[in-house]
Amino acid sequence: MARQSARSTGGSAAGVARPRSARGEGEQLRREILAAVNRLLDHWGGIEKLTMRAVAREVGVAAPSIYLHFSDKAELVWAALENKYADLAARMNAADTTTDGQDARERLRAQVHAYCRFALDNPGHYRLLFEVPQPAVAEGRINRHPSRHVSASLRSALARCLDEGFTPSLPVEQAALTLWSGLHGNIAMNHALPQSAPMGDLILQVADGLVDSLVPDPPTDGTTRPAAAETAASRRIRAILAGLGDQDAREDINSE
Amino acid sequence: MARQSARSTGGSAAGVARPRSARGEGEQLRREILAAVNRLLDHWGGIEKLTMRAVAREVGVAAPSIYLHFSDKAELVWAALENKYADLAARMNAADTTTDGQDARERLRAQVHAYCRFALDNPGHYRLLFEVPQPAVAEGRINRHPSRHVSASLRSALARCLDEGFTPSLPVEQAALTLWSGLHGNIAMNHALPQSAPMGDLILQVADGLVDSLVPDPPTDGTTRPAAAETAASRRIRAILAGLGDQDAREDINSE
DNA sequence: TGTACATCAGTGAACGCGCGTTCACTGATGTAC
DNA sequence: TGTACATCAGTGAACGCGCGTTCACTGATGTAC
Repeated sequence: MARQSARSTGGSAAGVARPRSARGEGEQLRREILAAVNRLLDHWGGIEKLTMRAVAREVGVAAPSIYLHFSDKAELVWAALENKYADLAARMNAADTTTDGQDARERLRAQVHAYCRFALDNPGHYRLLFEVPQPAVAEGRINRHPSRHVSASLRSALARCLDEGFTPSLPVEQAALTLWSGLHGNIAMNHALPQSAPMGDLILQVADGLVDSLVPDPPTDGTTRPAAAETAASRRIRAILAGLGDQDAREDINSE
Repeated sequence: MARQSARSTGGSAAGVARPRSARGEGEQLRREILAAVNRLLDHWGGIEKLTMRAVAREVGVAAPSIYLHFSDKAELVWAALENKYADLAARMNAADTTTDGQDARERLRAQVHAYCRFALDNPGHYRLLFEVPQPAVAEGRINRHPSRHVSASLRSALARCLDEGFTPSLPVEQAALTLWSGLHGNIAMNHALPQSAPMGDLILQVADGLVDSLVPDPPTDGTTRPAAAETAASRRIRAILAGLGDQDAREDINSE
């Protein structure tokens, strides 16, 4: 008994056996691997279990097979996240288009809801995107991080409120950052704090309240409140928001 | 060459040698271990490096020596956090007492600043407290989690605003949760998002803006706005805030 | 005063585990002659 | 039509690492007789 080979790296040990793809169908495995990653991230605690071996097990394949399609773990995770990035951007965009013609604050609210729903629907991905420092993000892929979409989107929706006669209680950029981080905090706390009952759709109601605070009803007497004055803080925030995603973000902001 | 003993668990391998405590001074090591944990958590990324071996290295002692004073890792981490819990509560309490006699909104602001400063001063501890699920928290120590202090403190400061004629834009409980999660989101994003320049004290300014939005200036014409109406959401939030920390939290809330 | 013994504060080596990744391989399927 | 060969899709076993934790030990210091 020289060396025990108890647990093998091998394929269908705990998972279900998977038939080998036909010739020329090699890409099929790639899709299955990505699907497996998404499945593992469907639960909030999935991040801690997101290992190459677990992914392989979920697919029903040996761990080294993953390396036929992804050069390392970072590339795999990044590939899986990119789809979700697109999903988030698409949801916020759809919220904007389908509310065309409505009140600017309602349109802002629709974007906010889209953001929150995305977080609720994809807890694992959300955590990975916004709560765990991703090495891949630091390695020059910053300008594809979804944060730039979010900040640009909220910012322009708030600017529209200003255009339509609402008077946000803060300068637009500051309101955008405050709103975004408020949503994020709401979602993150719901994840992290010990509590018996999950908040569920209460998240949406809290988000609504935040929108109402940042974009209050106009006075009923027909007068208009002055717009919130620009401050040193709001200028710094504008720079930060523009800086998220470098030139890309700047373009996003300018093109809307 | 049967088995290489390259890296040992042993004491002063990479760290500085530490003289053995004198007889009867065994508790000295316990204090040094806790100090080492605090030192490791002084940096934001410290959580990932918080291992029993790293702590031992930091102290200058062999890893098994930790078990002379702590039964396992969870107990060690919990012991280190408890001091910080007390620190946070003390800071918020001090902010409240030293602003006695001031405007209710200023007193709220002081609490908010205390919270933010704590997070900025103790990034590793803050992350561990509020961003990483702690097994120890789940194991019946919930009622010592600092969240109950925070929610109770913000809630009563907001209630005082209402008493003094300010009209928060949301029901008090909802405003407290919105404020707290807003602060948390602000801090968490500052940690997680890729950005060249750290926000630093901008966090305090954003927090101020949030306070101003939730507790706006009274109308200048002397009239008073009606208080925000209670809603289903605010009732649910009150239940959640009271539930954080079980009976303890309820007492905290009642006693103020 | 000397010595056997108990206690204290710690250590070195190892256990078993899971991780990302590498490497030489296998066995089915197609293709060229 | 048969067969040597190339390609493809994947695998089993192992590497080296770091982790939390256990266990038998060591060596200095005090204490009882």
